[in-house]
Amino acid sequence: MKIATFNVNGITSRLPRLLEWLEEAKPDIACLQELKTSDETFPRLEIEAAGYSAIWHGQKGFNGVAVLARDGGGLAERRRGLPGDPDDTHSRYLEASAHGVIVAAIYLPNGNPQPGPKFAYKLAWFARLIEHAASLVASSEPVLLIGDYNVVATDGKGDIYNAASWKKDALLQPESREAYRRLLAQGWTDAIHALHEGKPIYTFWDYFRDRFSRDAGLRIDHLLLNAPARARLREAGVDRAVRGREKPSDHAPTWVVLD
DNA sequence: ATGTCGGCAAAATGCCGA
Repeated sequence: MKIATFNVNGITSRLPRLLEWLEEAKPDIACLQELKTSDETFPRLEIEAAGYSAIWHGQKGFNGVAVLARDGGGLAERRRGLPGDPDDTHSRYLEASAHGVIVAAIYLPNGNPQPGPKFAYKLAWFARLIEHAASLVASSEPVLLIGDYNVVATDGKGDIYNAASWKKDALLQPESREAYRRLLAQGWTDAIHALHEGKPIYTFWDYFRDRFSRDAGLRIDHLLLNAPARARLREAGVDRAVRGREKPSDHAPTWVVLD
């Protein structure tokens, strides 16, 4: 069973790339981020025609997450939005069950510029995620928290091509990294890290300055697995070629294969 | 500071978010 996450950076303009990737990669479950479209304008018919059921939490102009399940898979929504702040209007969290597993599509706030209110929001949102994740990690069912975490875990080459040029970015700040470590410490496994530690496996390449052709990337899309999911983990990878196509997202699909 | 995108308000570009 293949489970993937893909920050599409606008599902409307990315629809050809998304449908093409679904057709060739055939993930059983795909979590999408940055839909950048309202609930009413989500391309439901096109997704269904590709063989997927979907639930989505849209927002006009930015954010937005979705869970897609191939051939239905008994897709059922469990939660939209994180608990802990009724005033939070951002569409960044969608939790569902399908194909016998629980998945959450996560779009963690970017947090730039830092310091500032956007960085404070990032850390507050992260704290709410950690609080909620504590209730999921001990599940006897496989659980996967997957998406764009907007965190580069370390300065190592496995995580970023050149940390120095991103030193002041919100993605590399000690507070962002500490929150990510606290989440992992609950008992989650970072799948790419577990199977490919130290290797430069990036998931995002900025549109600026020809970063993809230089492989000047960052690993910020993460798949976190609880123990029952970890026990079934066989492969993990990134569909890099998708980033090199016409009118691509700045992220590539990132995935795991479970038994 | 800069570079490039997607999407918005609004009708061409300028702004925001990334």
